[in-house]
Amino acid sequence: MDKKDEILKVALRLITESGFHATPTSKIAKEAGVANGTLFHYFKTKDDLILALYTKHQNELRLFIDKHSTKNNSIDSTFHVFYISTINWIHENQTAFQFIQQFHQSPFYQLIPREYINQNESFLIELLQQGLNQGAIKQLPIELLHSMINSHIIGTINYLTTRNLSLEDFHKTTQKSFSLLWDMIRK
Amino acid sequence: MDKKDEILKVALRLITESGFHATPTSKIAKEAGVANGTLFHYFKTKDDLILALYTKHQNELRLFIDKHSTKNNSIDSTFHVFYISTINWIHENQTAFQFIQQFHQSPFYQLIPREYINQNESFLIELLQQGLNQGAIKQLPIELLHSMINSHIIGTINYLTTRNLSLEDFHKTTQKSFSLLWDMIRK
DNA sequence: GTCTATACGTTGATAGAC
DNA sequence: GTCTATCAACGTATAGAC
Repeated sequence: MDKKDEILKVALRLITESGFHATPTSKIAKEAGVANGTLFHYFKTKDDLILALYTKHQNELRLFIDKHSTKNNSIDSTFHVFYISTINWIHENQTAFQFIQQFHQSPFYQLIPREYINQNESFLIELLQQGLNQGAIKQLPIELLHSMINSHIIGTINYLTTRNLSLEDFHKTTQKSFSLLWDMIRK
Repeated sequence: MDKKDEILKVALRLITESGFHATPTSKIAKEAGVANGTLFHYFKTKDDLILALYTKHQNELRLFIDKHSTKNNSIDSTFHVFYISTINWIHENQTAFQFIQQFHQSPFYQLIPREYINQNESFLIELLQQGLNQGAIKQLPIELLHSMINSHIIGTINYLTTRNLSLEDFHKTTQKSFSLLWDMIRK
């Protein structure tokens, strides 16, 4: 792995553990096995590093969802696949997801252009639009539904990650959780 | 208002805006209209200030819920009152709630004793236990239900606060959101 | 590209007068 | 209790050699 990736990898872990400002660049450089100056060769400022970290993992999540979700099936099946694959990615990338959440609650988030956010949300938004058109889900503002689904996923993840479930129980819980979601939004 | 409260009030605002570490004690003191040394007279360290801020508002929320929720009515009615009053408190105390969320995601949270957390969650946990006993809600692990309800509330708040709704629409949305929650957990 | 050395501002916290 | 003055430590970022 080259030095740039190593810096990003270490930064993700340390920042998620301690927060943006409590994580000095010196510590990141040290644990990544590079000199302090090297970090600033790859990232002009510390803020640049944080923004790069965000877009990197956000892109990975979006690509994963796009790759695993097809829109050819029925609405409820598409929803199901979307839900499961999102949970799976988050579970495999817990630190990255924690970082994304931290980032969303920080002032940095205001620096992200609206178009970029829209792009990341587009899959779910279009799916909801389709569901509304077909009368499969409750007639409510699409942003409300979107917000409820996002927080539902976060709640499920919070539950899953604070326990140490067997793989079987993990899948069972994920399925039950999806049922809850579907009971909530279906007409 | 005495100086201690003024410090807490300003700290809440500044820390919520910029985060724990990005908010210097000097700035808090300045905006609170006190000298730097005065802040450290009331709070031994900066961490002490942050912990005091957390327990203060967390206590206020708990007292508010205890005060407005009665357990004498039917389960669904008690749930409804709990939900509405929680949303109302959060809406009236958005900054405090944002701070609490920030705090929960920070390493500080590990410093909070488990008993204190249990105490704050006790109302909802007991309510869920009662609902399970009566067969009113789905037979699922109580922690899963608890987690789903918490995140549901956060999702609703996120939606409500990013829009500028009239008081009427605000209440309508809150009611609809509760219906969604109830559809999700009821048997 | 990578390193060492260092400049420079900022911050949390203390001491001591009033 | 409140203030002023001050310090030691730390953190970001740069300069320049290799």
